Amino acid sequence: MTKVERSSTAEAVLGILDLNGGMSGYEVRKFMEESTANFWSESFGQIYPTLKKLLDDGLIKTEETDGGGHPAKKKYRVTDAGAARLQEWLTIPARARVPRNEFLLKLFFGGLAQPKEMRAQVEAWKTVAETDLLRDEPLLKELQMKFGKGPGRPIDYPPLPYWLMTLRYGIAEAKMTVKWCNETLAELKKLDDDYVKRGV
Amino acid sequence: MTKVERSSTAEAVLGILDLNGGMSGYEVRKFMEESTANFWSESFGQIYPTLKKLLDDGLIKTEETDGGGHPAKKKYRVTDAGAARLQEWLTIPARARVPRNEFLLKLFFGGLAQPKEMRAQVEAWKTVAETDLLRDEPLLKELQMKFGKGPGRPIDYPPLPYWLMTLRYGIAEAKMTVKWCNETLAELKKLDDDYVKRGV
DNA sequence: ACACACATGTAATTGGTTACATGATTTC
DNA sequence: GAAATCATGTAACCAATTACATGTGTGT
Repeated sequence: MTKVERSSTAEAVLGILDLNGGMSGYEVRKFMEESTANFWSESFGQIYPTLKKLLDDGLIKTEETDGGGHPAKKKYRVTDAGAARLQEWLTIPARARVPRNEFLLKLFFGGLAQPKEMRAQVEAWKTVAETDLLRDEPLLKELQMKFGKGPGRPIDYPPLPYWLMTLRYGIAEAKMTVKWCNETLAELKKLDDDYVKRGV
Repeated sequence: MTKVERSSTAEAVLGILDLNGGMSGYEVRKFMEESTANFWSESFGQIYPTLKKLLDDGLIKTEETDGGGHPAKKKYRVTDAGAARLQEWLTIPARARVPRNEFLLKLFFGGLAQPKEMRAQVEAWKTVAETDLLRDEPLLKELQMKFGKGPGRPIDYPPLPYWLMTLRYGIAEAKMTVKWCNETLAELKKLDDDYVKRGV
């Protein structure tokens, strides 16, 4: 009867557009990959239809292209109605959906495989977290430098404090994951030893 | 051209059935809610069609119902082919998909709202993590007691070590979240003070 | 008598990725 | 002149939730 279960794709696009003034669909995606990749991403197959819908609903408007350049590059900007919609959405409590984690599912069934298989899975997972850290920790420092309260503070980008919060979340998560992986690998080693002992 | 992107619903059901012998669709779901709820869950709308497909593919077989009792209660058990399929799947490295986190998305756009709105969001998020801890920490202790190496070790449930690993992951994640929420709330408070000061 | 947990299944709808289709500009 | 990146869009397909439909057993 009632709709329920709406996704937040429209708001994600609207928000990026609001933060960064006039952007094309391509640029929205690129910005997401550089900033929200740890917790939100959209494919072009979602972005372009979403832009069309936002336009139809009057939440964004087109801007003139810069004439020369790439084919049919369209730029969008949020309208007052769009900004209002966004602000309203920000006050609604976020829904907590359990994300599916295929790695943890495999580990849960680990007793059905040989311990060394699971060690390989955990090692791979650890590598992913370490790679994230290698990208996010330098990024945090870079952004903090731009923002820094110190004397040479070059630019003032208001959304930055919030960007940093989400970035710190990603870093804390990755660190926690690496730590847990190490503990889990030690335990798997023990199980493996027991397994071999029993096997022989 | 190629299929790609398969989901792991079939393997999740197959794995639960393998761990716990004969189970009905309803029991599979119940077990998931008690054990994998932090990282995997399936709706009945997925489970029943999946069981049918696994049966068609010869990966599970039906067991006799216990006659009396509930209407048409069917029990399933994995076949040798099913166990082989599951073991093969366990050796394939888990795909790392970025889960969407609506809460972090809202926080990322926090500069577009009033600081106190975002504080409410973070408080709510913290409560979710605390609730998880309240459920998972006692569960961990309970399971460890059953498993315990000590003298009175009551039962030997082989998959338990792996269950504990995933449970410890959930606990570590929730603790990390609570800690991050506290730090973030402190920073939002500062931003809020600045906001009020500038506003007046 | 009513509610709640048990129990199975299908249909409608929504959400999302990947593949396809096309073409310009820049860089090596 | 080849490859990578920029750029927009549609179609096919897959995955998943929610709502619907139906009925039994148990506890209060």
